[in-house]
Amino acid sequence: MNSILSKVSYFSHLPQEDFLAIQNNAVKRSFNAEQIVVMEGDMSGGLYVVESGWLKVIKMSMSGREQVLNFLGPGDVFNAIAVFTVHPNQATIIALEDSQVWWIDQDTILELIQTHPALAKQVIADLADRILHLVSLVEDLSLRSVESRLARVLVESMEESKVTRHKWATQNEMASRLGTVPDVLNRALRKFVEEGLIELNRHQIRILDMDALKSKIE
Amino acid sequence: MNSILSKVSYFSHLPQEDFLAIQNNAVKRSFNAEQIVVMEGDMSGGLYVVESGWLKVIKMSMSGREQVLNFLGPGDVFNAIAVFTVHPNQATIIALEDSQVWWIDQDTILELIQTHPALAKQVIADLADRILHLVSLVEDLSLRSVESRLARVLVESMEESKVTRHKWATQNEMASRLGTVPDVLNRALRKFVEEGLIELNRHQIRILDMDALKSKIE
DNA sequence: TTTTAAATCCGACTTATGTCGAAGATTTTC
DNA sequence: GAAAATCTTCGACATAAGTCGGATTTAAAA
Repeated sequence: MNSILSKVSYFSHLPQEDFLAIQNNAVKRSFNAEQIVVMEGDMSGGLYVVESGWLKVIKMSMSGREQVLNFLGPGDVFNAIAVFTVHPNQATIIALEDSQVWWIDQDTILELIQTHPALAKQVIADLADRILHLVSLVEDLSLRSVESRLARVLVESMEESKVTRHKWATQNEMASRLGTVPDVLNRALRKFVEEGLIELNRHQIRILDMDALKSKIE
Repeated sequence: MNSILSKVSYFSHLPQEDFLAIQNNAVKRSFNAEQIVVMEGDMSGGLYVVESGWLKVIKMSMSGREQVLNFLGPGDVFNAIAVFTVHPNQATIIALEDSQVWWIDQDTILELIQTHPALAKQVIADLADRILHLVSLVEDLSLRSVESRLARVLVESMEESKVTRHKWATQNEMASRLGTVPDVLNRALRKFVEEGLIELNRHQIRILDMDALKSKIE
């Protein structure tokens, strides 16, 4: 079996036999685009690892508006909260495109953690990273304007002076990652285009003036 | 030595000798009100435990506005991020009143984690709780109005139909916990008073109509 | 107590963000 | 390739939130 499991940092430090124990307990599940993988409020345990595809972790308001907490791609681990706390799931996870994930039994994980400090350390590192990400999300939402948030995300997700857009990366999805609404995001994008900072199409956003863009981050 | 250290969940599952190792390595430090304990950006390691007093964890914007991420009181642990990741501190921690904290050497902690799964489990549980807290903060900031956030905080921190205010709990501090500005918070408080939902003074907020208050949470 | 400082409150004004209806544009489906 | 669906864009408008100057009240210091 030549899956992504062996490459995930969570398991990369385990002795061969323990890794096999996980691999044997891991079940592959498939989800179609739009399908709900985990529902806020339910107690479904077990750890998930993304094999292929993309998913989003979201919070939904009464009025139907949503806030993306995270996007999950190949190799990413999720549902750790439900595994390591007694609380029910705090967020909903939805497939953005057809995706395959590994599901690993809760007891298997908890047992291995007891016996493998290296695994525990990985879990700790993963949770710490997640905290870092959430802190900067809070910072964005509370202390920065939409324009500033957009500039920051563009700068941070840029590679070779462009941001590649997945087919699911519509302005709708981008807006709910930034904590705003499509119309407002569009205005900000359009403004950057007019100012000559970026070039925009359905497949990518090309950064034309990096310095000016950085200066938009408050 | 009869400190709060022994009561902290982090250490409550350690064998006597290991707890003593921690206690011997722990250094007590005192801070005056307003003093900076940890500065965003620096790499100071080591784990802290609050012995007495209160502190706040904050993010600060360029324009000087601040967002409280958390308040820390006796028994609370902080600086875990700096200990368990390679990243510099992501937030600033300031004493709200004269406070005493224990400081435990980074190496001591990391060593014990390797050898004591119970401690690792506590750390994981603690980080998970912090994630939960941050997620609900994001939810608040992104999806709820100031009025709704205020209602939620009042309902959640209420005991025996009242919220007790520490001497440092000014409307200024409350505002930056809610991610707004004193004037706006004051308007919301005043509105609740007028509507007969609460009674407000410097030392406490008394809840007069719990149901109506809950219905303000969007 | 008197004095000073801090916290709270108030009304008027500005602005960023959100809302709505609808027209184009692009992509997907048949 | 035509039709349908989705995504993007636009202008006009509504509103929650932020800003500002200053008046009161309350707490702290002298």
